[in-house]
Amino acid sequence: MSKRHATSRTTACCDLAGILPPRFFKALGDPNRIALLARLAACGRPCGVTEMAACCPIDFSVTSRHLAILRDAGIIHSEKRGKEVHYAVRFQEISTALRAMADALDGCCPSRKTKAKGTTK
Amino acid sequence: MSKRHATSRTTACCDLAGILPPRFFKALGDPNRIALLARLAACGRPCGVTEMAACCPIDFSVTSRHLAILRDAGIIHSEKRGKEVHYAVRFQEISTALRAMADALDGCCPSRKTKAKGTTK
DNA sequence: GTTATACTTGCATAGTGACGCAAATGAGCA
DNA sequence: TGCTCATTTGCGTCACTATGCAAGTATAAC
Repeated sequence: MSKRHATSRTTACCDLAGILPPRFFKALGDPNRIALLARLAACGRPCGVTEMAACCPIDFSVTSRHLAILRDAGIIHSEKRGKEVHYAVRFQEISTALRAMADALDGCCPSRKTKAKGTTK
Repeated sequence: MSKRHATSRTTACCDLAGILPPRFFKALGDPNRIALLARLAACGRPCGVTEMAACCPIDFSVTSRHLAILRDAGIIHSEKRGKEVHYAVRFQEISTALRAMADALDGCCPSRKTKAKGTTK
């Protein structure tokens, strides 16, 4: 964050598309995946696919696929332990990403630009 | 901050599904919609559908539909002015929502729970 | 009233995603 | 080696979504 004048702020605004990755949002756009994520978060520890599948009314294989989609989107993280695969929520990464998006939007907001000079935080 | 002990924090975690609305994410899950949102944000002022459509390689009617989807998801806001419909980004609402999601996730994070007692904010 | 402009909606089509079942893969165990 | 458990992958089906075209609606100008 070195050069930060009017022009750079406009540029940052145009770059909004780069900060908002469709794949991330697409991964979170399914109710079952949100349910899985919530369950995984509530669990408080890495969980296997079998354990996760128990909470959803969908086929076991579908649960596995949903978890893979969430993993590919960088939302959860998988680790192989013996014959099990343990999934865990990437709390830090997601919240950082969400805050970065919020900051980017604040940086674009016309009223913010006029009122305050710097971005929030 | 009235009753906020271990149990309530666990409850907040289970409620994650309520804080992460699929429709919001679904709306942001399309590249063209992200492009439209970025364009609208870069514009810095309310824009009509015709003006927005110029930036996307899709049919005019599709642009209109995409904007409607973004509006129904609470991401943008529409206002009729004469025969034009002006769309504008709801900067404040989105960034607030994103930060709320980030906070909720932080509140669920096991390491945070152990280290710090209160939730962020 | 008629015409032009701005936008929305109906409809058909192609592409994508979610789903369940069954088979395949991989790791531990007898 | 053969067996079992945990998970992934292939495949067909159904549903939803994005898209373009054409028709419809609403508002302003003539």
